[in-house]
Amino acid sequence: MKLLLIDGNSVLFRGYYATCYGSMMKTSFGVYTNAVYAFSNMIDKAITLIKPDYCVVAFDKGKHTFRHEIAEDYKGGRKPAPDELVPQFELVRDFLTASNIRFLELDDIEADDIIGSLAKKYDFETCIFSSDHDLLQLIDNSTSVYMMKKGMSDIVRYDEKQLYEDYQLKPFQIIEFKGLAGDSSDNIHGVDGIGEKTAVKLLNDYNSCEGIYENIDAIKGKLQEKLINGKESCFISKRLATIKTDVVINEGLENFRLNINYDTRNEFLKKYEMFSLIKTVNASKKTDREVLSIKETDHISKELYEEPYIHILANDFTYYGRKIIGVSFTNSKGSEYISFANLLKDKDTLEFIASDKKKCVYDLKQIYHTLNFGGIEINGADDVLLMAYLVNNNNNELDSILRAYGYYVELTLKELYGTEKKPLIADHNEELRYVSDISVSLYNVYTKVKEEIKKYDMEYLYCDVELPLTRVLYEMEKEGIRVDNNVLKDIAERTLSKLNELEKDIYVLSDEVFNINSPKQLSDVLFHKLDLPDLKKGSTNAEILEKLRKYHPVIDKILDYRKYTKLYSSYAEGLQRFIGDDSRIHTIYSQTIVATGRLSSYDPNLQNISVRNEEGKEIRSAFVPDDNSYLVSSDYSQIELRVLASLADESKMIEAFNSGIDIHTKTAMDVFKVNKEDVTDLVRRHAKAVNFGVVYGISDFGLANQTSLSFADAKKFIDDYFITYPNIKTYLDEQIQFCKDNGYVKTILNRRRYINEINDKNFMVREFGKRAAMNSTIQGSAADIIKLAMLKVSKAIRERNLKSRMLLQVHDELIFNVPEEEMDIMKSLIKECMSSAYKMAANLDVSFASGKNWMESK
DNA sequence: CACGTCACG
DNA sequence: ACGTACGTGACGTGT
Repeated sequence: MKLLLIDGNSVLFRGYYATCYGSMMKTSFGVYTNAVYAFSNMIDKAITLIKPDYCVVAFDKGKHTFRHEIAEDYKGGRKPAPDELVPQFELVRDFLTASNIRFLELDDIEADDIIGSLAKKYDFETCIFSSDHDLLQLIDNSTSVYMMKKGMSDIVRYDEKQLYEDYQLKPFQIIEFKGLAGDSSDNIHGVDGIGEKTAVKLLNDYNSCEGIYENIDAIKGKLQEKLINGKESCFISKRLATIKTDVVINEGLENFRLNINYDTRNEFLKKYEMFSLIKTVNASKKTDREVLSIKETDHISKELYEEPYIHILANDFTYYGRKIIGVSFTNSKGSEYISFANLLKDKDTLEFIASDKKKCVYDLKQIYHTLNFGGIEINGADDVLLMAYLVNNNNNELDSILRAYGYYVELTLKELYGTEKKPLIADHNEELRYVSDISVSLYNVYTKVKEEIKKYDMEYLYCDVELPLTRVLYEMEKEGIRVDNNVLKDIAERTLSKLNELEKDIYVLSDEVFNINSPKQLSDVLFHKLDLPDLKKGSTNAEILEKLRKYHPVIDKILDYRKYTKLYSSYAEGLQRFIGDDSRIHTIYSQTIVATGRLSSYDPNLQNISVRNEEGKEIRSAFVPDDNSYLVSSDYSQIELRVLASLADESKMIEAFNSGIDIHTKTAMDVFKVNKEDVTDLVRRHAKAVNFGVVYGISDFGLANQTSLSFADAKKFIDDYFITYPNIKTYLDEQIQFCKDNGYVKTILNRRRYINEINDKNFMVREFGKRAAMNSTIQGSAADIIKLAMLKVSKAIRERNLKSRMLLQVHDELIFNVPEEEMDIMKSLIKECMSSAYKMAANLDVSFASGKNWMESK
C-alpha cells in the first residue's frame, strides 16, 4: 500500500515557470494551459515512478492561516501570481476532477499542513511530491519526499539518508534550520546575519535551536551577539516553518484510491487542445480490460475465429525474418494468446489463418514475410495500419494510430526485447500485458476504421487497390533485384582516389586544411577566410556554389567533391551493405508513409538511384538481370501533367497530349502565341518550368527562383499561362476551396490527404497549404494510376504463368526482370496494362527500354 | 537527434 | 512585410 501526496500549488507554480518563456501554450481560443500541461506531465511522471494505490493533491486555500496570526507579514513581499497563471488554478482543479484524482483544500489551511496531517495519519508508505524544501521535515521511516529539481527535469527521492547526504540535516532539523537561516520566499526572517552555512554548522554542534540557546555561553563573539539579538525571531520563524500534522481530515482512505478515468480525462485534454498528453494515458481502457483481459491457451477458442484481430508477437530487430514468439486472437468475445510452439500444434487455428475467412492484422506486408519465414500461410486478412492510413494519412505508425483513437500501450517492443545488440529476455507477464493492450486497442481501432472506410466511400480504393497491392509489394520485396558487387567496388575505388585528389586541391586552393563535409567549416572558409559573397545566410548548397564559381577556382572543386562524396558514401559504398547472400538487394516499400499516396522505398532507397549525371548514372550498371534475362524499364511520360489536363478538362492541353506533340513546346506556342519554329530552347525551358510549377502549386517567387526570369516576368508568364489555359486555373482554385471547406483534398480513387495548414493563421503556412492542396490531387491521382497498373501487370503475369517478375517501382516507372523468351510478350503486356490502367481524356503514354543492366535500360 | 545537403520522381 | 516551388530517404556533422 502506497499513498502519494502532491503539493498542488508548488507543482503548478513550478510547472508555470518552467514553461512560461517564448510563446506560451494556449488553446486556439486563447486560454492559457501551459501550467496545467506541465502539471499533468509532472504528476503522470510521479505516478509512473511511485505507482501509488492512493493519491491526494493538496491546495492552499484562504489567506488567514495560523501563520498569519504569528507573523503578519508571513509570505509578505511575494509577487502576485502572473495573469496567465491565475485562471489555471481553476483549470487544474477541473483537470483533476476530469481525471478522477482527488484534491483537497480546506479553509485557511495551507497545502503543507494537509500533506503533513495526512502523512502522519497513515503508517504505511507515504510519498510526498513537491518542489518546496519545507516538506523535507516530514520525512520519517514510512515517509519520503520526491523533490523536483532543476526546473522539472530531475526528481530526487529524499529519505533520511539522502537528506543527510545532501544537507547534513535530520528531518526535524529542517525547522531548526529555518529558525536560524530563515526562508526569503515565505518571508521568514530567521536570525539576522546567519545563513545556510552557519545554520548547518550550529545544528551539527547543538542539534536544535533550544540546544544552541542552552549553550549560548559556549558561543563566542559576533555570532553570540547575533543569536541573542535574533532569539525571538528565531522561535517565531521556527513556528512558521513547522508544518501542522493535526489538521482533522474527515475522509476515509478509500476516498483517495487512485483510479484515473481516462475517458473523461481525454475529453478534458481534447477540449483544451493538449493532444500530446493523450498519449500518456494508459488507454487500454479499464472496461475493455475487464471484459477482454487476455488468456493464455494452447488452443484458440472457436468463437475467436469470427473476424478477429490477430497480433503476431515478434521482436523488431529486422524486417525480414522476424522470429515469432506468440500469437494473439482478439474479438468482441475475448482475447487469447498462444505461444508459437503451441500454435504449430493447433491445426484448427492454422487452418483458419490460411483460410479466406475474414481476419485483421497490423502491417500485413511485414506479416507476410514473418509468417512465410515461420512456414505459415495467411489469407483473407485486412490490414488495420493500411486502413487507418487511408482514413487519415497522419495515421502512419502505431503511436499515431493509437493516439488518434484514444489508446496507448505503455510498453514498447524495445523495452520488452531490447535491441539486436543488447537483447533482453522479456518477462512473460510483461509480454502478455503488452500483447493484451495492443490487441484490444487494435481490435477496437479495426472496428472503427472499417466503418470509416465505408463512410468515406473508400471501399474500392482499399479492397480493390491498396490491399491487393500489399501482396504485390510483398512479392517484389521478396524477389529483390540482383546486384553486381564488383561494379560497386570498382566505382567506389575510383571515386575514392578522385576524392583524395580533390581534397588536396581544395586545401591548396583555399590555403586551409578543414573538413569539407562540414557545412559549418566550409562556410567559414568561403565567407570569412576567402571573403566570397554570402548569398543566403551562410548556405553552401549546390545552387549557391554554382553562383560563386566565377569568384574562386576552389568552388568548382568543392562542387565536384560534393558530387563524389555523395556517390561514394550513399551509393558505391552505401549500397553494398544491403547486398544479401543471394546477391540481391531487397528494398522495403512503405505503403503508408507518403501523404499523397505514393510509395516510398527504404533500406535502401532504390527510388533515388542516380541518373541525372554521367558519373552517378554508372551506379545503375551494378543492377543486373538474372541469367538469360533483361532488365526492362517502362515509364509513364508526363503522367502528372496528363492527370492535371484531364481533371481540369483543359482541351488545348489534352489535344496536345493526344496528338503526340512535345507538351512543353506546345505550352510555349500557346502561351507566347508563336509558331513551332519560333520556340527557342530558352522559351521551351521556361514553358517546361511553368508546367512543373503548376503541378507543384505555382507561385511567381518559386518560378523566378527556378528560372532566369525576373519576378515580374515570372508573374506575367503565370498570368498568361492561366489565360491560355483557364480551366487549369479554375481547377486549381477549386481544389484550394474544397480543401479550405473540408480540410482535405481527394484523388481520382477517393484517396484523401488532410491539410490542416490550409486554414492556419500564419500566412506562410497557409500558402504552403494551398500549394500542397494543388499538388496532392495531381501527385496522388498519378500514384493511384500506377498502383492500378502494377495490379494489372502482376495479375497478367500470374494468369499467363510467366517467369517475368516486377522488381521495382519508381513513382512513374516499373522495372522488371524478363527472360529472353518473354521479351516480346512482356513488352506488349506491360505497355497494354500501363496505358489502360485508368481511362482519362489525355491518354497515358508509356515508354519502354531494356538492357543488360539498369543503366542500359533507361 | 536536428540540421544541411543532395539523390530521385 | 512576409520570403517558397510538391513528395520522399540517406549521409555526415555537431550538439
